Amino acid sequence: MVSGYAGTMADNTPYAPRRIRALPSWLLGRAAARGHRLVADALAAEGMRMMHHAVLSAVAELGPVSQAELGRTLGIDPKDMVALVNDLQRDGLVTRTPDPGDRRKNAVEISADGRRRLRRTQRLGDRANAELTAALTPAEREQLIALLTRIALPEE
Amino acid sequence: MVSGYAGTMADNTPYAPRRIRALPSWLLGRAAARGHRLVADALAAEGMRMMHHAVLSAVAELGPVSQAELGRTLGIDPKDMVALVNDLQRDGLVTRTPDPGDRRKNAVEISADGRRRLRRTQRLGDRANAELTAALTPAEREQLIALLTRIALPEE
DNA sequence: GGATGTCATTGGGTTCCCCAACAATAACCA
DNA sequence: TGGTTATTGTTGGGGAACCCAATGACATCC
Repeated sequence: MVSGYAGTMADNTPYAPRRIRALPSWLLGRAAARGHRLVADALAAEGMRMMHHAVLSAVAELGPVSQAELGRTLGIDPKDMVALVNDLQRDGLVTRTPDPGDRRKNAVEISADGRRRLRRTQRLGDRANAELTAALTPAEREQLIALLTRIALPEE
Repeated sequence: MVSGYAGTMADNTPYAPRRIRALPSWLLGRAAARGHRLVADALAAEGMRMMHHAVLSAVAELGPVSQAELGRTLGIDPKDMVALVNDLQRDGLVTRTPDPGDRRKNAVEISADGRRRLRRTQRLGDRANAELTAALTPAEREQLIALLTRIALPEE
């Protein structure tokens, strides 16, 4: 260890950029990245991505629903929604039929296979979230959820 | 409103996918996205992105530091770090000189212009974070920071 | 002094995000 | 009624953050 500057003393510096790490936006980004990694890795076992699972879950809850409505409730871009529903339809997890009442819309509905798949991906997602919040007590986890809910809404 | 399915009843449905929205990973993603949007929009006034500000702030705190060390403390990929330091150097905010003690390393150091820029971007970042957590009391904000800190760490 | 590791850099790749356009269709309203 | 306005699904282009692998120059370890 010849050089005199801090960069070579990685191991004993407590934790470097305090200013940045104290910002909620930074911490949120880091925590979200870890959560995404955990969930994505878990869902990869079923060949799905996080957004696939989110859409499938939303379709199950909303019943027959248009893609635009899905995009609105999940905050997904219409462009990406097309690809996601394409994937789910190709795998037989949802059906995409023309809405008889509004010929612009697709009525996206979950299939029997979709329900079976959803049960598994929900288990995987829940387990990943348990790991994500493993350092927290159940009460703290609820606290976190409550706080996040209040700052997550974009507007409205 | 002719169609009978839920997709056309966007306005009165309370809030759709409860199952998804209750997951910490989902809430974290949404909250992080909003935080990123707020900070990014604020920093755009100075022609900088969030990662530029993070690196600049870290360089200011760590003194002359190698890119690898910066990447480690901030969780930034070496590939992206090259581009970020390129940008900061091009704008005269940091200097990149060969480390005399270790010729593999670049000693990245903040410049006078960098310090001036950092003061402004810190103000902008703090203001964006205040807006992000505007719905929270100061105590709740501290609570959130504490909880996030405990789940944000990847491993180690 | 030879194996092993690190540093900066280049390259390739994915996911998610955002904006703009389009034709078809629906809703609005004068 | 008819003409404007809005919405829907789709295609297109592009950016930002992430991840993995490889390279040559250089340090470190044994």
